Amino acid sequence: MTLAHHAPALHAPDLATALGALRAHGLRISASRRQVLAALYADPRPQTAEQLAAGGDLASVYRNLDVLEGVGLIRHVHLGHGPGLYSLAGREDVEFVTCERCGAFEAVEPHRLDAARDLIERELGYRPRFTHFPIVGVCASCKENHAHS
Amino acid sequence: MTLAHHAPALHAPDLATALGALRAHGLRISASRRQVLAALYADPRPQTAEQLAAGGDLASVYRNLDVLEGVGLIRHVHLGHGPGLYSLAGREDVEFVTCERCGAFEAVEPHRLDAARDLIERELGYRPRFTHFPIVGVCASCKENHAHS
DNA sequence: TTTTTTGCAAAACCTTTGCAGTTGG
DNA sequence: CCAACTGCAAAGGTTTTGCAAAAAA
Repeated sequence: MTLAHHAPALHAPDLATALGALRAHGLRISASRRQVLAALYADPRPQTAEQLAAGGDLASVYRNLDVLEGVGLIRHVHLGHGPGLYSLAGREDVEFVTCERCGAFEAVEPHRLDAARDLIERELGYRPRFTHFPIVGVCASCKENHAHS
Repeated sequence: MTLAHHAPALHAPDLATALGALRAHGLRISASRRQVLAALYADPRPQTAEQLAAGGDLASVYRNLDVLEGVGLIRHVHLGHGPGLYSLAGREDVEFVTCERCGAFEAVEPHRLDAARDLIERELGYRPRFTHFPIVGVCASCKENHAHS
């Protein structure tokens, strides 16, 4: 059981380009696909399948999220025990950090983690990407709000 | 929705000590609890609730995993899309790294990540622990076996 | 027209909950 | 004895699948 289908990211700057990419892959442009992509372009925050469905059929949405992820246009992250969250693939894939106390999360530009990435790769032999599972830690405000547990 | 109940780890070196800790917390020692703890002491690898149930009732096992985690005797990690994996709480909680290509995973002694932890804390303000979600990356053998995706 | 995609319904999978009965202390 | 715990059965939340009908190209 590996983690991601791991298609290389395919960054499309706008909806029209994304739809073009779909066609280029021999895929069709259905209402459900257009809706999901439109919702993703309309709001950059990671969204659940249910949010992206916007009332439409969830099964189709899950199938399409799978297709879009296979093409590389989108990806998903698990920030906690809830449903997965989907977002557009960027030119460079954004990474995530979340607080184990309060649940807050932030997107992080990859370059900010490059030094840590190198350190970890040297120590463990694994080159890490915090795109599918976030870095989990204690945020600054939770650290001060109560010093322990 | 936060991540862990986050009881401080309560390291018990052997089964008898763990059972004593339960009693000390006013909790009873039932067959299900004894079975779960025995299985955890018998095999250090993170195990699913189903494995720990060993044919017994799963609902009781999940309830007991919750209790044991609340006391701090055990904890769980999510290595991928499958069920959570439970293991004994160590004196220092082991962290995890997993390969996004082949699914392999390894336990990592926390001190090996301290330098990276400090770097990340300085950069992001979050002090990370890779105990609940692993570090996800590409392992050495997958890196060489085929150079890209 | 033909192949892809959909919508619905149902199932699969992991986990939680309600409740009457059992049991540990 | 009696509160804590169990086993069963049922439900909850997320994701997947089967299939006949609809629609994209």
